[in-house]
Amino acid sequence: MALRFFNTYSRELEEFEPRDPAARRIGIYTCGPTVYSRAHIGNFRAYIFEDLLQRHLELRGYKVHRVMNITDVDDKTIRGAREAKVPLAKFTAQFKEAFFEDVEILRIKRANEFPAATDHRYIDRMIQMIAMLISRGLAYQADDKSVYFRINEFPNYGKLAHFDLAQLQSTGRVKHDEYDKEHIGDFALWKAWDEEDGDVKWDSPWGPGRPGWHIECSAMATRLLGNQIDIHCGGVDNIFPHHEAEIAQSEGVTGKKFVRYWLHCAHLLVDGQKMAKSLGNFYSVPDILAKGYTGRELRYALMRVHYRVPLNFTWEGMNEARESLGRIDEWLERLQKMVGTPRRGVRSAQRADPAIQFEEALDDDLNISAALGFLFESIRETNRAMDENKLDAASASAWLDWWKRINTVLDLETEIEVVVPAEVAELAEERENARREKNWKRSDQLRDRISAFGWEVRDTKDGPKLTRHGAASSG
RNA sequence: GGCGGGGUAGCCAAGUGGUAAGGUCGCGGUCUGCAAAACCGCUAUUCGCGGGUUCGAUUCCCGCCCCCGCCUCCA
Repeated sequence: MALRFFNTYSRELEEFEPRDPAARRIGIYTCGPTVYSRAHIGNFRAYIFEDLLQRHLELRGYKVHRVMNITDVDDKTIRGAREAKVPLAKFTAQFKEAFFEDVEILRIKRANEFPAATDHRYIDRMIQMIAMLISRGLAYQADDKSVYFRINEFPNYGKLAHFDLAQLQSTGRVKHDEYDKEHIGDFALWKAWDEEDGDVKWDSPWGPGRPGWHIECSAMATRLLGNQIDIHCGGVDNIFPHHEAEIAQSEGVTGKKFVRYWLHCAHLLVDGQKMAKSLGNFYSVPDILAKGYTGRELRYALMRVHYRVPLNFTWEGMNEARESLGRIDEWLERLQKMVGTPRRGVRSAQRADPAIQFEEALDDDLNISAALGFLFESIRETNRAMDENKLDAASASAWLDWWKRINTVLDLETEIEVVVPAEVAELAEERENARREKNWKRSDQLRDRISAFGWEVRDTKDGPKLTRHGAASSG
């Protein structure tokens, strides 16, 4: 099956054809965080979706160059810095750092570049683009000294969101105090400095000020990825006005179609509601870790639902994620053991037939739910074969190779070597002795003591096996 | 009001014009000293509601209801 994605622009599933099919190199631009506070798990749902996208494209042989911007200057960052009484750069640095910590915890592949809005290279580029837009009549400086994009001069404005410009005038939420603008929908390219901005300002042909939010992405995207990019992603809430504005600015400057495929991810809900601090359902990655869950468990929980479907985050869902991952872990361990110590008496070697359906499901607009369905079906089938002693080492090895391949996309394997504390190991040994003497009472007491250390002992054919209990498990 | 996304078992969630993947939870069984893990079985005559098309619709069409999002700087 050909690779296809749902393009927000056409609202249709489209076969993916990169700009340069021969080179198999593709450029992806993803809207990153605004570093005014710690990012929440809803933000990370989007980043995990983008991670899945990148990894699957790479599995399919594409060489992906991905850019994710960091917005480190806007109203909120300026306000935050002012309230904290620290320079803007210092204020945002802590959240940049936190962002990268969380990215690591969630095993999100780092973008090739993380341009920051305050980097002078991009400020220069933004100024250059704004000047060009003015010279083409697509932008103007208003009486308030700010520069605005003239949406009436860009006929395609509204095409991505499927908005009718006339409609914009009738919404109640538009601020009517912005009388300086020609059209209520005109958006700021350059915001003139005012007192509240303090020392946050850059010189420009239109006086001191700072860039508008939208122009930053156009500048970075076109500078780092060229005039046309293959895929541009973000959350659905970015469709309007942000991405609409990006199209207007970029195409207004380059005259070329800016983005071939627009992919947008649905929101994360918490307990069926939008995340909000006032509702007490607002979580960051450390909040989840504090509840005893691991990064990979959260990764799984955020990844397992198709990106265009709203995902409802619940603690029950986190437990499901943990159990499902445990199932994968057990399966892998069993296969590894089979490869390591081939048993005699294995009869007909069941031909390992690692399912291509997994990858084909992902080809279909990243249908991760279907892909995981195939994974778990495969797990049950191979487990059954192993139970019946019908899987040989070669087949087990083939399944492991398959896992290794799909895990380049999932990245869900436990990574931390489990180290059993000496005291737990001792107790386990004592318990084995008791069991050999058929002293079941003592054996069960020892199991309880082991349990008190947070470990669980299981008696297998190959002897006792120690695993960490639920929340405390590593990796 | 406009534009989107969604409504499938207790919960999460695929999917198809021909009679419902998978995960999780629960129950029963095999295995086990007992457990655990694994496996087997059971758990939606039914896919928000009402019409229509069809031999047949959860899937297509029409109408309606509910939830969520966007409508100027929230992923």
